[in-house]
Amino acid sequence: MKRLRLRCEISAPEEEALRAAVQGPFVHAAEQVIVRRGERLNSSILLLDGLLARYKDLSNGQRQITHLHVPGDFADLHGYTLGYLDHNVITLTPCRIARAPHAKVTEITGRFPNLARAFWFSTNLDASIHREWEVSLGRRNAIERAAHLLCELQSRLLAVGAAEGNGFGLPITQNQFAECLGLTGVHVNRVLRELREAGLADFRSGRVTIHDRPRLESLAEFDPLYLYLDRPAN
Amino acid sequence: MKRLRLRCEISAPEEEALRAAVQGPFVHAAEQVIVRRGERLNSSILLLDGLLARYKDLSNGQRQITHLHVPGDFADLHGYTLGYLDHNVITLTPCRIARAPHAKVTEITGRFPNLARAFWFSTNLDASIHREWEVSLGRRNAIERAAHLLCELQSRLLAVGAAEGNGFGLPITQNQFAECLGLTGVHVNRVLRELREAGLADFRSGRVTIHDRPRLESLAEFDPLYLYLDRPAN
DNA sequence: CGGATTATTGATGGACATCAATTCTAGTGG
DNA sequence: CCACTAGAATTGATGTCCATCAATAATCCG
Repeated sequence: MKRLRLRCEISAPEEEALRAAVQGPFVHAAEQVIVRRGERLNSSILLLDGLLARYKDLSNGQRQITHLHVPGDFADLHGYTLGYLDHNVITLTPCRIARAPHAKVTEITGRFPNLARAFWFSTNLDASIHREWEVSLGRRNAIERAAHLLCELQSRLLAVGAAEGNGFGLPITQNQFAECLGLTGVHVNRVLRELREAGLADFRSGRVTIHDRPRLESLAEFDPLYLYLDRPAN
Repeated sequence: MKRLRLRCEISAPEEEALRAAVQGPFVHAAEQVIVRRGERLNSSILLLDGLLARYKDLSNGQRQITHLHVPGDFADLHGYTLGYLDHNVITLTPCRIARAPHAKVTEITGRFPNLARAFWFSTNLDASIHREWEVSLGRRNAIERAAHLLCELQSRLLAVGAAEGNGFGLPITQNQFAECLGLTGVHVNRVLRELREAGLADFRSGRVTIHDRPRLESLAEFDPLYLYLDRPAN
């Protein structure tokens, strides 16, 4: 909960209302589908700890992860207005979550318009990240995509206090990483080696170490504007 | 304005409030950047006629279009909570737009919570389309991407009454189409020829004709669920 | 009608996929 | 504590899809 506040300048009473509205925490093992495409939703998930992914499957067995969620994210708040999701949500690691029943969301956003704005902002931020991923998937080559995602994750994790020093935990497989990047695991492996050998970054056994952030950003053409870390209008 | 109502089940007084809130219409020529990345926003654009694109440029001159807007879309409503955009918005064709000052948005959403939900829904729908584009860009090959986008555009245009019969106007260049798909204009040209010769669809001189929608959908693995055309919870 | 943009087609090259081993690692049970 | 095993990572060889380069044809527009 602390993390949500950090991102969104919520007042004390607002935070209290939110805290009172959510249920949990609940824990889930890794690799559990916790929201299914098309299924009607009555509550939304606040990720407290761990990593979640939104993804879509194709008939040939390929998968595209469309978003990674870090602690503090409202993972499927968009389901509140959409009614159901167009994608699945899966735990990539063991996760601790809280649930906000939609009835409570209606209630507290009615009581605190500022909270409604913060929630809306949160879904708009997700969309902004989607757009940057579209740019990566459409126009960046493999090494640039990998570099860009590493930059993004470090920035987002630092913003919520879930990264320390020049590294962060990323306990996912290279295949899952590849599913974010629209690449194969094999090629991601080669590209990670390149990044390592160039002294830019090291992603190995569930942990990322950024050795040269400036050059990594430059390689990826990373510009954090799309993360709205300066706390926008509210 | 009629088109917004079609998508969102707004009541008569709500529609009236919205109509009273917006300024315009204004007209813009084609190829005009009408919202600039990073620039602080005081109003949001409702597209009445024409086509708008959200896009990002890369330093090597490449461009990725991240979203196409059709009439009835609120093109940069997300700027209301974000404060500024992470991308530019450009007119692809001559456009007629209305502008909703953010102060008015605040006012009418305060007065009509249902309208606030409808606005929030609208930005969440944009995000859903972003996700489907991520899937295309990450996992579909060139012909599938083209087929998918043609299916999407026909569905969206039909939904707002801007398509007739088995075709619709799409007065953009093959290069702009390619910028949506993460491809080059040259390759899009070849792929469009394939679609034409297979008797699936014809995109030629600013007009799309869908000859075999079922096979086009099947080729693209198009599933309209992500467009939320069934009018979701509100 | 002339100039520019757009579309079209061919030839070549490169980035990433695919296929296929092999090695490494972590978890399990004896 | 150590074989055993399954998944994950790594590396090599080959193939393919799309980019790039280049030229010509078509179309648009003042």
